Amino acid sequence: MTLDKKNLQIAIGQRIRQLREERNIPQQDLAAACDFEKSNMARLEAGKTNPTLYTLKKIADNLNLPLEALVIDLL
Amino acid sequence: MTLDKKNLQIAIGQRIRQLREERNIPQQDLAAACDFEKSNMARLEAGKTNPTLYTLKKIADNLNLPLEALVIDLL
DNA sequence: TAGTTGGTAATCATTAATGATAATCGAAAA
DNA sequence: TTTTCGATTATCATTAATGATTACCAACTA
Repeated sequence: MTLDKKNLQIAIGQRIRQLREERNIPQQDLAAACDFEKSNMARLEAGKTNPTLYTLKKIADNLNLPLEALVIDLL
Repeated sequence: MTLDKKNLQIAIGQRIRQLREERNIPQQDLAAACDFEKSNMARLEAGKTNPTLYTLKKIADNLNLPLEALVIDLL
């Protein structure tokens, strides 16, 4: 269902934001490390997109986390 | 680039195929359960696409696995 | 005041994921 | 032989993720 998809997007966005803020990394710094624009990072954290595996992998790598840490207990 | 997108795609495709075959589920059955075509499941398992989080979530759900099981120790 | 920092939002172009259909193949029956 | 099953590949259309730019905001702060 569309609602499930949206909730999933919101959940992953919040998870990424939480992990980023725990490390005191600005959006723009993480974005730059992942090689995308800060505006796109904001969009992702706001749950407005359904990120691809590769996007998630880049974020995990730059947060020094295994990929599964991004999705454990996510919804 | 630190990681290779194509290798990531191949790895997730192989992982999904492995988990599906362990359960003796045909591609077309899993595809139907996830609500996409068998041809698209073949494409995904062949590592020809970079699946979205939502696509992975549907597959995990229909394999009766937590999402993280799809990505643990993946590359 | 002006300038910086961290973040948000709108928009547009490009790329790629996905939806969908059809053709094909090998193997195993029947 | 023909049929069925599981899978693969190709193709095309549609949708959405991503790339990129711009403008804006609030809170500092020199």
